[in-house]
Amino acid sequence: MIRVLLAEDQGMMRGALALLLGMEPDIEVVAQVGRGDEIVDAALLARPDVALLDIELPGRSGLDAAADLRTEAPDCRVLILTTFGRPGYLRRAMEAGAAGFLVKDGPVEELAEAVRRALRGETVIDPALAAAALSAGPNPLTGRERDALAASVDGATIADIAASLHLSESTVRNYLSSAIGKTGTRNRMEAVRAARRQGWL
Amino acid sequence: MIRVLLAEDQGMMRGALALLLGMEPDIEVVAQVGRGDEIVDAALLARPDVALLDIELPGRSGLDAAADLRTEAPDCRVLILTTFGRPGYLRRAMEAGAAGFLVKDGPVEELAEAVRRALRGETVIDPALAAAALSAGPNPLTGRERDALAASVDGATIADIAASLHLSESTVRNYLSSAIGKTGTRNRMEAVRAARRQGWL
DNA sequence: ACCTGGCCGTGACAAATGTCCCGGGTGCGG
DNA sequence: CCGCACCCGGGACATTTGTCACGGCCAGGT
Repeated sequence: MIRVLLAEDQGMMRGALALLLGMEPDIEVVAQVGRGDEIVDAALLARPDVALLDIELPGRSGLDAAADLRTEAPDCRVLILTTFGRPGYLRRAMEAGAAGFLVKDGPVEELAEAVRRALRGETVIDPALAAAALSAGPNPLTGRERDALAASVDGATIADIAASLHLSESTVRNYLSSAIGKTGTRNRMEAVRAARRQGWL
Repeated sequence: MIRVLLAEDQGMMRGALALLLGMEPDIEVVAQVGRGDEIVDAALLARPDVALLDIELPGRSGLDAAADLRTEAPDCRVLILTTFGRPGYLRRAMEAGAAGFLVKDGPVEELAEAVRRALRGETVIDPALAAAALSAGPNPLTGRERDALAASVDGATIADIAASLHLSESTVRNYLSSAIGKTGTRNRMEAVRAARRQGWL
């Protein structure tokens, strides 16, 4: 029996996937969590063979948790399952040592098969997505540029961002201007969207 | 057998829900679509008893489709199934004649039971959500204010919005300023987020 | 030792944005 | 008929935002 941990925030999705995987004769869902900061604890307790992680979770990113599992539970293979096939997400997933990357589009049949292939040591990635990730190149934003962009979601003003990062307003403006230039956009909002689409957030 | 139509854009979610509902002895999924503009056609063809619709779909909103089903297929009960329990969504769903409103959190067990209750003529709504929708009051934005806000997502400039709405830049600024005032926010971005959270978009 | 690149800041400037006036037109209900 | 709300626009103004040029600090590699 393949022991699977499931991390997904939407209750209905989580329950549905658990039932689906449980119907497979060789698969057993041994843990379910709805928050990113519960993943490592649950994995240490349930000792799964495969961890199926969403990226955008409350509390902690699934990507961060994946990196931790690499050291805390080295014999657990990690599959990333996410809504958005963003190049930067795929790149970060691979760097975090994930064994595969699935998008929530695509048929359900993929899922159980991906779990089996991950356990066999194969790497499972959508080829088109891999090409996009490669052609997009790495994240050109520096750490602070990323911070400033991330802090500017949901309409924060320059003063807000400066306060939350403990920086001068001038500095924040410089970082944002630089980020706008690197993303080839015209203002903060476009830069945020562009960076998100690439998975650079 | 209860005949169900399923409209949901995420392939994995759609497939999982279809399999789940299909396992119920008294439920049969007779149609699945991934786009909003295919709902009415599919319903006329498959004659479902219950239509389970996501709101945010490519091509057409599930709420718009629900309103059409009211006249095109009057004996088909509509259940809205959505990620976000936004008060405005619930309000619009009720106005479109929906028989129920489910959020994708919450356990899977709710789902089949909601389908049965809808068919029995009951209205199925989360009480807490209903209270929030009532206390929030109706949408205070005028049509044009909504248009201007909606056109200002993803970082369009005033000039872009004016062009896309065939208006003067002054007019657009006035609408946006008014929308910012009504939402109690400080700028476009915050106004957009506030309006979205309320389901006013 | 030198150069590079990230980090942090300043000052000045143009452009975009938000606010507050004002005007006119329309349609709807009292 | 009148008031009212929505629609559309203009002008003036303060504020915010984005850009550019310039400094300094520090760590890294050559």
